[in-house]
This record gives sequence, C-alpha cells and structure tokens, in this order.
Amino acid sequence: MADKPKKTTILDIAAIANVSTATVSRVLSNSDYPVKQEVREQILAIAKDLAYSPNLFSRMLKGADSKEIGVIIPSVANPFYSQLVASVEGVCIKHDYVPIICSSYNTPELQLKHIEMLKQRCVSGILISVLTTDDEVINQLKELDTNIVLFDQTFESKDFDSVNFDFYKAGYMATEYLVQNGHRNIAFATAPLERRSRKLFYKGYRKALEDYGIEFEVTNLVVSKVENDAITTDFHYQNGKNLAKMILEKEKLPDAIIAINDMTAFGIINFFEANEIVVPADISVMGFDNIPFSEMISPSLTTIEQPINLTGRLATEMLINKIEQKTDYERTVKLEPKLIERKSVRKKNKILRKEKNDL
Amino acid sequence: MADKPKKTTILDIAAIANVSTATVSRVLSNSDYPVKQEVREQILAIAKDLAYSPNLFSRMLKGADSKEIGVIIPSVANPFYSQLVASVEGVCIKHDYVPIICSSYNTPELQLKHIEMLKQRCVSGILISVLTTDDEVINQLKELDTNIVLFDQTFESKDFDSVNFDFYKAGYMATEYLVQNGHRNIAFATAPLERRSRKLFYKGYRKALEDYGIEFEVTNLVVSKVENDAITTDFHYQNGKNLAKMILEKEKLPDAIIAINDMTAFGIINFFEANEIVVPADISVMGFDNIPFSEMISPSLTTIEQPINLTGRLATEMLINKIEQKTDYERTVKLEPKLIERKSVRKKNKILRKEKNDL
DNA sequence: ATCCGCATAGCAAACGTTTACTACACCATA
DNA sequence: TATGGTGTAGTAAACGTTTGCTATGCGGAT
Repeated sequence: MADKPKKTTILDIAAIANVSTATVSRVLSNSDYPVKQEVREQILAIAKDLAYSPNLFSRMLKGADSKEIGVIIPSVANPFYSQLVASVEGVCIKHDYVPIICSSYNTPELQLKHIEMLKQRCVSGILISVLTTDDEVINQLKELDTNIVLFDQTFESKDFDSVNFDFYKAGYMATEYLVQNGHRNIAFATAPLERRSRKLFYKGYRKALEDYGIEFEVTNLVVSKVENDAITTDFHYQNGKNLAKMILEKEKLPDAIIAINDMTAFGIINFFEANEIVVPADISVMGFDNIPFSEMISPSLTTIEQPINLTGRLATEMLINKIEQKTDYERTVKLEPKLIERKSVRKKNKILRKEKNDL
Repeated sequence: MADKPKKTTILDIAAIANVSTATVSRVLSNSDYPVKQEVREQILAIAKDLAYSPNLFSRMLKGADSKEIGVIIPSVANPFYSQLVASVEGVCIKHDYVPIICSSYNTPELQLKHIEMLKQRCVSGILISVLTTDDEVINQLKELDTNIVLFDQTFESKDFDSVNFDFYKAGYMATEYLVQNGHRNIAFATAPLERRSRKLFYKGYRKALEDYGIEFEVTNLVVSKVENDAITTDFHYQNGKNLAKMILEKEKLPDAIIAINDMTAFGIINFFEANEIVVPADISVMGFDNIPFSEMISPSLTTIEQPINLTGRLATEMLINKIEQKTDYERTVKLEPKLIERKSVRKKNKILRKEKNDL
C-alpha cells in the first residue's frame, strides 16, 4: 500500500527511555534477565504508549518459535474435517498459536508440497492425518525436525506421538450390531481401501462376521473406483450414490449395508429413496463418524461415533505440550468408538454370538 | 528438536561459487539485475545441489511479501464457510499463497484479535466477511495498510474491493416463489438480524410481500435469541429447532416459512417431522444458501443458491490481483441469486403479481 | 585521446531482534 | 583487605537476506 507509517521498534523505545536495546529487549521479550523494576515499568509504559508490537520475523530469524501449527487433513470441505479443524483452532487460539490448514486431497504430491511449505515457514509443529504408511511419507516426516502429532488416521508408532482411534473395533461394533439385529447378508460399501483406517474398519467387519459364524461373500465388498477425494463437500455423498447403484445391480440385495462413512451412507440412502427402496424397511444402512448431519437426515442415521472434537482437542494439546517441552503428558491416546442408535437399521430377531464351543 | 542440521544459506553458495552473496542473491531471488549467464547457471546448480531454500524470515525482515492471506469468516465448522475456504485454498495454492483461516464466531473481540495477529504477520492481504458496518470495524480495516477484499457479506464501499451477493434480491425471490405458489401467510425465521446480509434478505422478503399486496404481520418475523454463533457445526440447526418450536406455539400456523439459511431450514423441518407435521404438505419451508446437504435431506430443500465456490474463487483472485498490483481487473462483483426448486415447498394455485395499476 | 554508457561484480549497510560477553558497583564473607 | 558473588546495564555480533553504492573493464562515440 501507499506509505507505511514505520512501526515502532525497540530502538525507538530505547532512545526514549535512555537505555540500550538490550535492556528493552529483555523487558519486552519476558526474558528472566533481571532489570530494575523502575526501568522495566518505564519501558513497558513507553511500549504501550507507542503501540509497540515486536517484529516476528526478526525474532524468528534469531531462531524463535514461529507459533504456527500446520494441520494437514484430507479436505476442509469435508464436514468431518472442518469440525476437527474448528476444535483445533479453538485450542490454538487459547495458547496463542496459529493453525495453518492444509488440505491434501489425498494426493501425495500436494501433501509433500504442504510439508515443504510448512518446513520453510519453520512451524512450531505439525498435526497430520497420515493417509498411508508408505515408508516414503514416514521417513519424510521423521526427517522433518519438528514436532509432530499424528491424528485421525490410526498409525501407532514409537517415532511419533498420536491420538488414535480404534477403527478395528468400530468396524466390529457396526457389524455386530447388525448381526445382533438379525442381519446376515451384510455389504460393506467403501471408497478404495488404501487408507489404513479403512482397512482396519474393514478388518473389524470381517472379524465380526467370522465370530458370528457368517461366511463372507466376496461380492459383499463393494468398492468404488475413485482414487482421490475431490475438492467438493459432496464427494463421498456422490460416491455413496454410485455404490448404491452398484449394490442394486447385484442379483441379490443384502439385508444391510455398512458405509465407510456417514456421507457415503447419505448418498446410499438417497439413491435408494429415489429408487423406491425404503430404508430401513427394505434394507438397513449403517454409517460411521457421526457427523452432525447424521441426526438431521431422514431416516436419522445409526452410526458409530468417532469423537471429532475430542480428537482435535487432545491432539492439539498434545502437540503444544510437546512444543513447549512439557514432559508430563500422555504420548499416545486411543479413543473408543461408540454406537449411536438411530433409525436407519431395522431390528429383526436378536441373534447371539456363537460361542467358541458351539463350533 | 535435537540437532538442527544447519540449513544452507546464500553464504555457503557464495563460498562454493566463489562469488559474493550479492550475486547469489540476485540470481536466487529472480532479480532483474544482470548476472553473467555462466555464473548464473553455476549458482543455480549449486543451490539445487545443496537443496537451498531461502529463509523467508530474513526476506520478510527486508520487507518482502509474506505470501500469506488472512481469511476471516464466522466459523469453519459451518459447512457453507468450509466450502468457501476450500475454494479459497484452491486458488491460493495455485498462486503460491498460504491461507490463514480465522473463525471469528461473530465476536468482535476475536475478530480484532485475528486482525492484530494478521497485521503482525504482515500478511499480503486479507479476505474478510465483514459482519457489521460498525464504523469501528471499518475504520480499523481502513487503517490496516494491507490489501483487503470483502466477500460474503454484502458491503459495497468505495474503500474496498469486494465480491458481493444480492441478498435483497434473494429474499425477494424466495418470497415471490412462495407467493406465486399460493402461499400468503409466510413466516420469516432467523437468527438475530444484526448482520447486513440478513437485514437485506429480510428487506427483500418485505418488499415482495408489499409488491404482491400481502400485509406483513409482525408475528411472522420469528427471531431466535442467540447472539453469537457457537463453535459447533450444528449451531444453526439447533437454532432452527428452536424457531420451529416458536412457530408451533403461535395461534395460527403459517403456510410457509423462509429460513435465514439452509441449516436453519434443516432444523425446522426436523422439528416439524418429530412433531408429526409434514413438510411440505402441512407447511412449506424455503432455505437459503444451497449447501450440498440441501439435496441430501428429505424432503430435499427448495432454496436460493448463493454461489459459494464462485465467491471464494473470485474473491481470492481479486485479492491476488490486488496484491500483485495488476490493474486490469474488476474491483466489484455482484453475484446473482438463483432459485433451486426441490421438494420442500408445496405448490398450490399460482398467483400473479399485482400490477401497479391494479392498486 | 577522452569521455560516456553499459555489463558485471563486490562491499557493506540495513532490516529488528536476541544474547554472549564484558563491565561495574555493591555487599558479604573470609 | 582481598575475594567473590549478585544485581544491573551496555556493546556488539549474529540471524540470512536484499540493495544502494562503488568499482572495474570494455566498446563506441566524439
């Protein structure tokens, strides 16, 4: 813009107070170096008077902390992640950090670009939802000498602090609930299973089937073709529609469907509705995430809750603890899934788990 | 972290290439100062070899552009804004800027805090959804000698570039559509009308009523008590439930309701559904925004579209043009509302507008 | 032969801090 | 009286760039 009004510097203050810049700096940077109370107060007063605010860049040039936290997620447009971001932001503000939101859209190159950018900005730390356990990404993170906390995507590692979620158990619980309510032919509808979290969720599903003595049918794993999440909010929703279409094309309709997330479930339900198939009367649908919309749609969605806000809050607090070199905090937290019973699953006859000795 | 591996600086490069740092800087900062081709290439080669990346802080200390763009919005958790943020992010990445997302939750103090923070970081520009036309905020923005583009909240001003939206027309269109489909007793359900955009939308509603010769009833303006948007995604949804409750408590149920936004409409519809009132058979509901979920709920929501992605894209491009001192671009854009016809409004007998000479 | 402009390059200051080092006065202890 | 600690303050280097100024050599115009 036109004419910068020359911000006040410690030099100005030093001149007025008739002391050296060193002294001013000591006072204004909250150093524990002793400065006479009288002088300290005078400097503080002048600083306030001149509306002094330190130049962050020179501080950082001297190696100070940038007070920025990189937050790498698949997509801000996805309501699950935008809520996560909101909770991260809340904690950041409280501790005077600034979150830098980076959507990776599941593309490694973009993720790499973001990481480079964050490195260049010397962020104080990074909160990241690691999508793959590729050695490449992991090594890249290890080399990045900054504070890192993993979240959202379960990836326990001695190398990183993390806030995890029991995806396996979540998949198990979803399946078990369906089985116990009389469903046997259960489809699993998902975007490609390359993510660790999705794989685990799927494994939970398989294990539950096994435990209840239900044979898994290959055609019940319904996977859409898409690779990368698009930029739009309704990506998974559209995906759900596709999956529903695929399911309708099967020779035999399943009793129930487990969707890889709530948005997908919405798409599935909507497609069914448009095709005169009633949920849950004709077919049951189970979601995963429990995003706020789950209770807004009709029928309201029975789903497994993933504690979004808690995840964001804990992960951010963990990271800040790490940055500020606190020592007394948990370095790994594993959050538990919780079943949220609503109206998208039909309750048929109750079925109990086959005990081992039944077999 | 443990031991920083000492990043390479132009000094290292200068030493190897046997030239001065000035020359290295000139090459590496794309200055137009002439440097012999041979030397230039050598320096470039060495830089690449040592994986040199410039220290942003020293550059900024010298007054360079921070390449950051502050984005101030009411709340990231709100799907409308998270989609907006996504489109802003997309443009930013293309031009190598980094968006800094700031949720103000409609609290002036927080907004002020964010602005202070952005100022301190010497951001290249700010994209802001101005909620009030308080002189305080406006002056504060004017004094902020940085590039500013207003968006989302219509506030045309000679002092700022802006991407506007015709809220007045939107309100008019919503109302007109309802009237033309046979509704006369139309309630307007909203959070407090302190925002300019809401006021305009409301004025459009009033004007349409007037043009169609329908007398406005005071009790048809239903306003919830809440002041500030909360941090959660479902704030407006809950608000909608409250509003629906208030409406149900009226002695006479209106034919139709215009909700201040889609999320509010969802809440209203949901509350009605829970109370055995069928939308649109018993009462029609009209939304505003056309967020992706509008077509996911049941009944799908008839609403007025506000072009989110276009807004984000245009505003960001405008700001970057401004930052980079381009001159040939529009400084004010006004986007048009569009009616999206779905299933939440019942079509009764068509009614035409009273012509002026009818009166 | 002189002067000028131009291409090229280096020197060193400057951006605003922080901090290692030095200085010195004061007081307590041996 | 010498010794040393402690509280307080200043000097100047350093962080990694950019850039105004100066310098040199060279070709062309006068």
